Amino acid sequence: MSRASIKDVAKLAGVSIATVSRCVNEPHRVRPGTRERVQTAINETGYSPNTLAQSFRRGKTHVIMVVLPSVGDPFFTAVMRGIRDVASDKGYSLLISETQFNTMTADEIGSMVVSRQADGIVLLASLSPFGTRVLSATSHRALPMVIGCETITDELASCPGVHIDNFAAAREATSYLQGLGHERIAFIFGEHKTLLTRDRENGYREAMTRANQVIDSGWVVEGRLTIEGAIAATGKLLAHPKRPTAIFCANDEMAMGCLHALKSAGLRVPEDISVVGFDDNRYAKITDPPLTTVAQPARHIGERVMQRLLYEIENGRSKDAEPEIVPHELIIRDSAAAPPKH
Amino acid sequence: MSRASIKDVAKLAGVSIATVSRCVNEPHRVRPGTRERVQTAINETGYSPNTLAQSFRRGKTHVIMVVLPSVGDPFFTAVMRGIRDVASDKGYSLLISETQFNTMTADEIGSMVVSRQADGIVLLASLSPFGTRVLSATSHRALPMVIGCETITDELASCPGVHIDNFAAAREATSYLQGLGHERIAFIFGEHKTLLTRDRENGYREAMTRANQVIDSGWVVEGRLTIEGAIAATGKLLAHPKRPTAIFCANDEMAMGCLHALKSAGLRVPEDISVVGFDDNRYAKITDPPLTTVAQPARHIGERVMQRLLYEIENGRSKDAEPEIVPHELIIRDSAAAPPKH
DNA sequence: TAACAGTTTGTAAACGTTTACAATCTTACA
DNA sequence: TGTAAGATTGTAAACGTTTACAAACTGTTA
Repeated sequence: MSRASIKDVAKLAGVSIATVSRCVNEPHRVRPGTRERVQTAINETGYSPNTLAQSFRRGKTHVIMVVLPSVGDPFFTAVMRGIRDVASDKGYSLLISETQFNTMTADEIGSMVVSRQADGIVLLASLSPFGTRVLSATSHRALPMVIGCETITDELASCPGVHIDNFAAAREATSYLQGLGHERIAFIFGEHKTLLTRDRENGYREAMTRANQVIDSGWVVEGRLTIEGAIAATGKLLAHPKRPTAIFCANDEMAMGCLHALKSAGLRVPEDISVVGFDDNRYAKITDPPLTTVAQPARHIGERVMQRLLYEIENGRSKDAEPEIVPHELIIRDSAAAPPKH
Repeated sequence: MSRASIKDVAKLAGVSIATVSRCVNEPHRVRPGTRERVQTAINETGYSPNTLAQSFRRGKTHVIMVVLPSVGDPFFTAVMRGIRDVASDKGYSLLISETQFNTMTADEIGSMVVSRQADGIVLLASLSPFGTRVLSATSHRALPMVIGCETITDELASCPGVHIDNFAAAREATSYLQGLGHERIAFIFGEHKTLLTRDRENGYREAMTRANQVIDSGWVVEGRLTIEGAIAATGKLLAHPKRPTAIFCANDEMAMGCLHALKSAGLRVPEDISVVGFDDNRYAKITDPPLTTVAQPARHIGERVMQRLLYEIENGRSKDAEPEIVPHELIIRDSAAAPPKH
């Protein structure tokens, strides 16, 4: 026996399907008497509207697609919490899709967007891998899209975004290490293709040149944003002839790997070597030692991104897409101290 | 200008819409000549089928709903990777929904299921909070559902599942500690309402009684599966007059909090006190000291769960729903050792 | 060439809603 | 009581597909 449809309710209540529809969607437009009759019919049949039919008819799915590098990264899950909170508050569900390690290709993402699986898309990843294609495929439809955490590539000048000032934040973190007395500061970056990583690296470089420090090319290594990548990177750093006295990691996940590699090598943090992370994810306060790191308001970013997306969805694409810069903060814990005097 | 529909293609190619539909869905049933003509029309118009209309017509969304306690837990994200891999391989997307901390209530989940937002549901959470309602609302439709990690409540006897033998695993971990010489072993559990937690607790209790150890009631405390919960729980344990010499945590997330609390209290692990976790999440090998823990094949569980769900979706609900037990393994690292001799 | 089988195509209904428009019913007021 | 205005309801079309069925072809065989 199949589900009750609007017809069944209409028949049972002795009204037309239009009236049933109105009872559900705009009850004030139907007389209290009939409204009651319909309501009992609804209860009796156990009717609930077929969402598929509704989506189809209204051309709206109430689904938001979230594209992010990795669901595993605690920072991104925090952002997602923010997104989810405002989304589910407004009746939207989240369709998530990982770019990294993902079998889903650019084409698939693009086609999903084009074929209207979702009402909008929030990008927490850099666009480079598939930006152009999606855009070209969908540009004439102007699907609502907002970018979070990452900065905007030029192809996409009109896409609103919300993120911290990665450049300034990285510069400050580096300056902090310099203030502690460090001169040999290394930087473990994520992946060069993302702008975010480049902004942070540029902030680091800026601080170094401002302090008249020359950066040994062996001090800047790739950590692929993963624990394993960071462990390997730290290995390289320790093997370097001019071994750095401090390591600045482009995210906390890598800082955790770095910490581990350092201790495995028999070094004490921060007595022998200092480490600074980025994100202030929820493990940062319980690493050993607790991690000095740049805090991003992850949840807040998620909320704002989603709010802006909903605004776009409801009011059409905004032309004035100035990014929203949210504040960051250097959280000083115990993983960075003055360099050892030799 | 709106998207091209099947009609536009048909007109351009000079065929009926039925032929276009066939070209897309079963090309072998249309003559090569016309097939070509239609194809060029498709290319020219940039046509791609409207997924909403398809879903509506076919009564199938190609969306799977995943219900889990917390997207933030690395163990669950690993399971989700497995789920995602086979899902996206078969053309399914994932709609995720967190139970814990979630604004989405049982009713909402139930109605979402009932209203056919998804073709099936994979449960990684215990059912108790909302099981009955969903079931009563949807039982007559028998929506495909598979449960992972958790065990099955009796209301749901026919729901297939895949999980490890939590009872045996917890018993073994406890025995391992006993073998090391521990007698005062504490247990930090998650939440009593989940069966999973109770299975693990029962395994622990079984091992203790087998070894003729009596469990002090103050040794079994709740950690809510979170870092903070575990820190608080560890505090209680340390304040206990008969302080335990080993702590067995029901998941690694809590073990990490426990480790932190122990070190904050000035204790050395494992010299002063031993810790054993559960899950072998990706941080377990880089905690300090690396965590001895029970490994679950997270990704594999995810894959199997999804495969079984797809089977149910395609072939209808199976009556013989015997759960699939996957192997666990005690991973011995450095967080547990012999108790200190006093 | 006629008849037949098989292949290819078209016609039209159906899926469950929403909604413009028309029709009917109320109510208030002259 | 009659009429107009407003409130309430019904009718029917539309959304973009898929698909059962019928119609029109094609080629083969007698």
